[in-house]
Amino acid sequence: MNERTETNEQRGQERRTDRRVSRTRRQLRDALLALIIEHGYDSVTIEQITQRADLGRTTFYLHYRDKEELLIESIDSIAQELLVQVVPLPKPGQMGEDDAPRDPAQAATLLVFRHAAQNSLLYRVILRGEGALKANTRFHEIIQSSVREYVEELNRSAPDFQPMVPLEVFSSYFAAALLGLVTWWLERDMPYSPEEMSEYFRRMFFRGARGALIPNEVTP
Amino acid sequence: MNERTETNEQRGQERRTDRRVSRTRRQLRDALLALIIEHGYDSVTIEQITQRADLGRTTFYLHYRDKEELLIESIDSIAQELLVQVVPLPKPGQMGEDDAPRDPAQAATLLVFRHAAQNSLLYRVILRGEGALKANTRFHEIIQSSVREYVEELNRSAPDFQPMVPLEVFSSYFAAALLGLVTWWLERDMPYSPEEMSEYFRRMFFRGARGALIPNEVTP
DNA sequence: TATAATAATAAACATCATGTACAGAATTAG
DNA sequence: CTAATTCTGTACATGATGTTTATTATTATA
Repeated sequence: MNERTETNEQRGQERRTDRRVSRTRRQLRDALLALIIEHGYDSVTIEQITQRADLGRTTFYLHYRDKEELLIESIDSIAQELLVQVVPLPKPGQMGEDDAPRDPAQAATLLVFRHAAQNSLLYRVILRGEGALKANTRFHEIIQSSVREYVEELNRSAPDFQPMVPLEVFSSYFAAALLGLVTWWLERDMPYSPEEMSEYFRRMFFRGARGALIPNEVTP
Repeated sequence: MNERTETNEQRGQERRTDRRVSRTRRQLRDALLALIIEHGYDSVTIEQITQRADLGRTTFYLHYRDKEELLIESIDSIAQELLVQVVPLPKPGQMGEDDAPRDPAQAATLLVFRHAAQNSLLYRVILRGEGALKANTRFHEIIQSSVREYVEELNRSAPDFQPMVPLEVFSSYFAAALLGLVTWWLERDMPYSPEEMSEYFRRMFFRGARGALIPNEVTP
């Protein structure tokens, strides 16, 4: 039959081969992120974006329906940047049994704090700024699903073990706690190093409030 | 110059005695909250607000500079409603030593889940919706400062005790974890009761990840 | 209750960002 | 090379914002 539908039928996917398109979209993303840092998300106007990107205003609407659609794509590009660092981490090991610093979960939180520090200006505006809706949700989802996979991996190695908290609740709690702590930390101009923050997080999350507040608890 | 558009609130101290003023402001608040539930925050227009409140559009600007100023006041009125329930709770007792269900901290989180359930429609839109910026920040502040006072009270009864995590970090962590869990819970249409959620939160927060996932941990 | 002060109102107005339409210029892919 | 596409500028309609002004309505209080 038609084995040569390649040229026209795959346009939906291959449309972005056109250099102009990918270049334009990248310019728009960069312009938006830069403007968000400078003026915050809400006050940024489409004209400013296209002006910064050195493009005509009409061109914007050839690619995105509105400012928010561009924001989502931009956030995803940042989140993806973080995710590719986290994913290659080693598999579970044995979380819960011990909280050794080599725990991959611990390493992952450190990566999060570091990535936030590297992009602190953007993170700040994005996490508590006007675009917070999309950014928080997106990051939350990413972190949550990572934790979910992580714990499910744990479950496979101990099949008949029954968590005392629903997995969804657990992973959502983790994501919210971590993201919230990152946000607070950035707003205070990062008063501690990523390593310290990661360590504090470990104490609170893995050992709980008792472990975090009381120094001399008897470790079982 | 334009720092204070001088709405007529900062003049005398008791200038709000005029019935017309308090009535108008209350009408505007109610209208906004209702419209937020119906259409979300962003799309609500000043004209809709005043129309719903049965007021002239110009009247709005006699009281608030813009939609956001009204939003903040409205959120505060909700947060205040929650706070007055939390404050009269008994003093510390001994948190950390035991996690008995009568712990006032535990009781407070239960109140939060209950209040969220009672105002679930509003909470949903406000916490993850477009107005999330202000709402989250405000609630976060309130919860955080409550925890802070609580722990400082603890400190007074054991003066030479040195927490292993800075108090600010600890209280911020608590606020973020609780708020995040509430948000997740509302978005999922409250799949568990407030009592269950409060209990899950207790396990994760007080006992930590090990206590939350592993059932048979040896309790010291 | 009378009256001065204050608040609410409608109408008109200027401003600004948005989103769309269109026709021509520029660039790209094949 | 050339046909397809992408980009561009201009123009226009729309809708919300925030202000101004003159007038009416309500309130506090003496």
